[in-house]
Amino acid sequence: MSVSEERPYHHGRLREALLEAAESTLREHGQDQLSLRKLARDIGVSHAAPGRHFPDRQALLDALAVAGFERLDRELRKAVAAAPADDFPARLDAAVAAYLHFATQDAALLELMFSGKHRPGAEEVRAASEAGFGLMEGMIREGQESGHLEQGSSEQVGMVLFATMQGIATLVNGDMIGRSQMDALVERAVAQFLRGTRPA
Amino acid sequence: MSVSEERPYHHGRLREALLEAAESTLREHGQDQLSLRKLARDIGVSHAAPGRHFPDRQALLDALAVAGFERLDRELRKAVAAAPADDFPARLDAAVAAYLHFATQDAALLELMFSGKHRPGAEEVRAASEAGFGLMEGMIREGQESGHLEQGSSEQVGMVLFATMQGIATLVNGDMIGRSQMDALVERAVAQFLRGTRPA
DNA sequence: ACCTGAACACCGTTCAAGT
DNA sequence: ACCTGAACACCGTTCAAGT
Repeated sequence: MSVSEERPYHHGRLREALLEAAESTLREHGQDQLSLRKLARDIGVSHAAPGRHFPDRQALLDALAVAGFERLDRELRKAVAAAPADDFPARLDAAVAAYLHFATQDAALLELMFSGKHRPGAEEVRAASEAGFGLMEGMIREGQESGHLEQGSSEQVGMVLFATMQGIATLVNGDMIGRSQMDALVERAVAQFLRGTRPA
Repeated sequence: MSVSEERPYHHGRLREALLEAAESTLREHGQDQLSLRKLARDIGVSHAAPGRHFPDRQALLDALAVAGFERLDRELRKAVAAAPADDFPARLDAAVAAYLHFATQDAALLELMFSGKHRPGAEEVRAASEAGFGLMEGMIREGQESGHLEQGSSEQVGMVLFATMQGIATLVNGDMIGRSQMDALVERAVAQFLRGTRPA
């Protein structure tokens, strides 16, 4: 799948190329090091070319955040689907492990997704985030029906669970706890949500 | 306390002035809008003057993070000290409320404190953060002794509690939940930590 | 429809020189 | 000891003009 001999005037898939390059720059060097001019240079277009596809730098960052939420959603669904359908604790563990894997794999992306400093009309980002919350809420309802979780608003319980995992990821990403401590915290936190199905 | 007529060659307290100006710029306009050159302009020194006090931009951001941890520590201690000494749930509520007040008051500062993208030798930031964790752990031990909290590693329980609050703050700062929802989540989360002392 | 090249108004950082 | 002014190598963004 090699590119044509002399790069043509039109790139053809510049938008996708920008997103791919930006994603790996973000992961490897962080948001501060991500420059539209450098991306353009690496891809081989003029520095003004990105402007055709993203009105400004934040628009590209927003697009990365949206892509992040979509990938997170895919990974969560995949993990839960792979767990036994009749073992709620195992399903919860799978979801939690998948979330923490995602969240601690790419600290800069996680920050982009949740920091909330998006473009004024960033309804797309908010919308993309809701898919994941929906999945979480569905799982909570499942656990409530099987008697593994306390009753009450499944949305609230899901949010508290999510917040706990997000907070643990923040501690890891901020180098305040190590990965081994993370596992212990996650286990303790999940046990707190499950009622009487495990030793404290 | 007016400044002398014609600004003198030496500012006198430039380091402090930079930190003060940076703190309010951060709060009002965010990290991206914080520029050393603009701070220097506002204060009335040359654009190279900040370099004397902070080797680079990140050094100033690190100093802001350290100041943030110190203020957080003060506010937590003050809130806990004001709560009745013999009412653990009330003391826990006070600490939690104080933390969330701090964390949702200045989203940009919170991100600076916990994002962990500090200068390579940023031992100062890590050290400053430990004071708050120490206070949290002490409170947990208190609650375990009075029978309000589950037994086990007080450090771990404290970390999980802290992570939960941090996560809720992230949801608020990222505009994913509103302030009224926040209160409900906090109440539910705290109730989960307290054993049998409140209705679920 | 998509991209270029020049231009504008910014940055952070360095360093000789000034007080 | 502390600050200035010029210089360097970058940015993001805009816009006429090119293909």
